Order: sequence, then C-alpha cells, then structure tokens
Amino acid sequence: MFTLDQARAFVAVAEELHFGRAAERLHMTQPPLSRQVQKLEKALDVGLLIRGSRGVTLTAAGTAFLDECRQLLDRADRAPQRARLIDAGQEGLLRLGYTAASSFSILGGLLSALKERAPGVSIELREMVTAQQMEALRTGAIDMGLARPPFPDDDAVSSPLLQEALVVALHHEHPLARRGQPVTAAEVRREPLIMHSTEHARYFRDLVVGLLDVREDQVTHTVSQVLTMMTLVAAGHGCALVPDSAARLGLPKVTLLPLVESPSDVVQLHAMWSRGSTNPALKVVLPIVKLMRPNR
Amino acid sequence: MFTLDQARAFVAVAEELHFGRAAERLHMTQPPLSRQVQKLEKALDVGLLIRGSRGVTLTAAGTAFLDECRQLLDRADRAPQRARLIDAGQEGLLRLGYTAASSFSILGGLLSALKERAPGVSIELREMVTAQQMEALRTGAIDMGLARPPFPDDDAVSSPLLQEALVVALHHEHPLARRGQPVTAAEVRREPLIMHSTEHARYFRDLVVGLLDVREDQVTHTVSQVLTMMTLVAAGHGCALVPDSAARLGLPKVTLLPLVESPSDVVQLHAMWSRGSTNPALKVVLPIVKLMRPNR
DNA sequence: TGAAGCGATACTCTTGGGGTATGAACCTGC
DNA sequence: GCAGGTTCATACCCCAAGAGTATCGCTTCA
Repeated sequence: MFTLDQARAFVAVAEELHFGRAAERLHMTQPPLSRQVQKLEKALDVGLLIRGSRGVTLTAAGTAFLDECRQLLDRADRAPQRARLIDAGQEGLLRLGYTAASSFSILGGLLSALKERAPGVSIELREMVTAQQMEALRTGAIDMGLARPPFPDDDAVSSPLLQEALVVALHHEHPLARRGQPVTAAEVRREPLIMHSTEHARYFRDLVVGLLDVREDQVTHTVSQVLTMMTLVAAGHGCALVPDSAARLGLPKVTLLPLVESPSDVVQLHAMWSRGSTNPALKVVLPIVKLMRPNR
Repeated sequence: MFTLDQARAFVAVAEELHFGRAAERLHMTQPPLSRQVQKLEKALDVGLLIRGSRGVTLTAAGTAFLDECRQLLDRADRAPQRARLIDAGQEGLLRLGYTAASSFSILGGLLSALKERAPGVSIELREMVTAQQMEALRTGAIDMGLARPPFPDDDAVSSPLLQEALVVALHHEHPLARRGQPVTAAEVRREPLIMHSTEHARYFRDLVVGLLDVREDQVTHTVSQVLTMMTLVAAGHGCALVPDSAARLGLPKVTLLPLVESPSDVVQLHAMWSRGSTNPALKVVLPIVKLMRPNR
C-alpha cells in the first residue's frame, strides 16, 4: 500500500513534470523525491511517469492516478475539519428534553437563541416530564432537559431559566373574572377547582396545595396538562391555578387573574444537564442558556 | 497532517473499542498502536477516544472522524485499481484515424470486434486522409490509423487489414451494366470517366492510372470521395473505378461489375500505429486488429 | 484486599526517509 | 564532435520515527 506522502510527491512531480522543481515545492531535495515516486510505482506495480532526459511525462495510468490522488488528498485535507468543528461544539447534535408547560413559555425563545448563536448545532426535541428527563439524562438519552426542581445533587447540574407566578384561570363570565381584580386564596377556596395530577404534575400540585389549602370536595377534575386544564376552565368546569406563561396560549373564554398569595417566583423552570456529559455541543449551548437566566 | 496508517489504526480501535484486540487485528502489539492513535489526536488537536478502564468509547468528534476515515481508506484502497486497469490496457482511450473509404468497408466490423473483445477501451474516431493520419500519428494526436500504403518505414508500423479489387461503377441503364459481364480496361477506356483527385485521393488515382491508361479527354469530373463518385455515376455523368466494398453503400441506379484487369488485392487498407506509442490500450487493441487480417 | 484487565509509559532496536555527493544519459551549441 | 549543462538515478550516511518488550498505574470485581 502507498502513503499519503507518496501521493503528494507524485502529484507534485506530475504537476511540475520535473523532479527538481517538484522537490523544491515540497521543500526537500530531488533524490528522496525520486525514490518516493519509484516506491509508489513499485507499490502499485504500474508505471506512472516516463522519464525523459528533458523532464518527465505522464503515462495514461499516471494521468488517471493523478486524478485519484488529487481527490484523495483533498478528502484527507478536509477530514479533520468536521471533527474539529464537532469537537469545538460549533457543529453537532443536542438532544433536549422539555416539559409540555415549558413549550409555551421559554422553549420558543431558547430555540431562537440557539439557532442564532449556535447555528451549527441541531436540536432534537423530546417531550417528557421531569422524572423522565432525570432518567434520560442519566442514561445519556438526552443531553439537556428543561425541568422543574428539586434536582438530585449527584451528577445533574442545573441553572434557573424562568421564574413566574401562579395565576388563577377563570371562565370569562365568572363574577371574579368580571370584577377584574387580583384574586385571594380564600376566594379560590370557595370555587370548584381543577387540580393537577399527583403522578404526572406533582410539582404543580404541591405548589397549589402549599398556597391554597385545597378542600378535597372542591376538586372537580384531576389532569396533568396545563392545556387540558385551561380547556376545562373555558368549558366552565371550574377555575384552576396555572403558571403565568399560560397566558401565551391565548385560549378564548378564559380570563387569567393574579393570585394575591402567589410569590412571583413560585414556579421554577431550570435547564438541567449531566456534569459528565461528553457532548461538546453542550459546552457551546450552556453559555447561551445561562444568558437567558431570569433577571428579576 | 496525519497518515493513512494512523487512520487505519484509529478505525481498528474505533471498531473494536479495545486497543488490545485492535492491535491484534493490525498484526502489531498494543503500545505502538496506542502511540499512533495519540499522535493522530495530537495532529488533529481533537480528542477522538475516551479511555475508560473497561475499554474505550468514541467522542462525538471521533464518531464523525471515523466516518471520514472509512471513506478516505476506501478511496485509497480503490485508487490503484483504475491505474492498473488502464496500464493493462483493459480500460482507456484509443484515438483512431480513418479514411472516408474505410468507413464503409472495415470500420464497422473493427469497431464491433473492439467493443466485444476490449469493452473497457473507448474509441475516439477522427476522419482524415492517409497523409493527415501520418502527421497525427507523429504528433501523438491519434494512436492508430486506418490508412493506405506506402508507409514511411521510420516510426510507423502497419499491418494489412483489408485487400480488395477495383470494380467498375456504371449507371444501371448503361449497356455494359445491362450486359452484366465483367468489363475490360479497353471497354472502360471508351467511356466518360469520373476520376480521383490528385491531392486528396492520390492512392486511388495512381491505382486507376496504372490499370487503365486513362485518356485525358475522357475524364468528366475529378472528385476526392468515393461516395461523391458513386452519386455522379447514379446521375449518369459517367463510370468510375471504386473499391469492391463500395457495394455496401447500396446506391440505387448504380451497378458494380468486376474489372477484368484488376487483381483482387490492388486496393490495400492497413492499420498503422507508432512504434513508440505509450498508450497501453494499443497493446490490447493490436492483437484484435491483427485477427482481422485478410486471409485470402 | 488481591488478582485481573486495560491503556500508558520507558527503553531499546531497527527500519526507513531525508540529505550530500556523484553517476549516467541525453541534449545543445560552439 | 565534444564540452558543458540538464535531468533523473544511485551510493552512502545519519537521524527520526515506528515497532517490540517490560512494566507501571488505574479501575474493577470477586
């Protein structure tokens, strides 16, 4: 088999049609160059050059091989390029887990920011709840997640992305909606309430329970998705507590009013990733994510 | 820059995910293999492998580079193939000069034979008269010619391809044509005659003059192409002497009759090539051409 | 905790690529 | 016709680099 150096030597000679000039171009002397080309011809068992006393000529086989060599060397020169780009994280794949609720708050803006600041990184999106994200992160199925606290402090690292208040979602004809003033926990306690599922929306359920002291008999439905919740409110099945960003859904027949008792940062959304991740794209994405940190 | 051997080393390790096994596959020991891969990573300035205590894993960049390497090595392995084929003459280009007259005698059969026995050799056809062929052969513009004697005996070599008689072409209503018997030179001498041009068809002109003792005043036209000659005969402008193979043209209103005085081998067509040709395709084509040698 | 597995390192030896000097063939011009 | 120049090949030397052996350090697992 031949070496890339031999190919380079041959290309130089074939282009210069002169060993001396070719050697000069390769920053070496003529004798070793002659030997390399001879060795190449021997390795291929094909004559590539016709040595004349006034320079050299290519044989038919030499012409064809010159062509092959050019392509080969071109490819060899470019081969490291992609590897370097990927290593630098400028190019690559980031598998991103996200919760359904994050999709109408921060996700859109995050994707725009990534598209702008890391255009080479393609994002693969996977909707999953926080617990699934933890597991996926652990097994390496995703590189980053948009999830809610608490986080186990072993391998997962997180950075807050979004903090918002819980607001009260009411049917637009409800008296409290017509009043248009912030609502108190006591007022909500008197209304039929659509609650979050214990298993699939534990985070929100715990928040609501902490704020409201929910009566068991006021709960009309138990659902896991904010969107379902809002739809039920629109249908007049009761009121619900949803994150502020649910306003972006713009559902008709639903009025959102502040909850007096809700701090403006009860609902937290964090970006979360594995400290041991080897994906270079993560290194590029992280600073961009951190730029989006809430500043209030 | 890296070497093909380093690429091969990396591919082996990436495929085995184990330095020991990879080294075995490459028929070497593990330490130099480790060093080669380290060197490759240093040359690229990119980490390709993650060394664990239980074998190795590919980084994202490593995965991409593995792909590049496979393509590169594949191309490198195949590069000599074409050169060898061309060198063996199994593949290549043969530029063939031919005279207009040969195109309706031997050319068709020759091309079929070449297509069958040397399918890899593509033929480039160039119509030119004998003198032009000599010159083109000398300058290397063609590799072989189908031409007529005499040949200068310096660098050009030739092999007879076709020998045929001269026949008399007559308008089909001409009395001699109606008679349907071989014609004598004396009979032709009494007819208006279409002659060959001195400059562009000297070979035929000399042959005819040698056989007929042409009267100057019997010549009605002087042309250079056999086809033109036959067309004039069909138009009733006189008779003409043409090679036997002109019958293949199948022109209407023209009858061909043997000329009593013509030997069956007056008209000669030779394949001609340069002894110093470096085109390997010629070596493959020559035996095929020689098989077509006239055997009468 | 000790044995086994795995990759890296230290050291030695040999191969091979590059350099200089020179040879052989060929063209050129006086 | 021969001297001189051009061009590629060969002879010989040296050193860098690659391969081998022995061994180390780390991790894992019984």
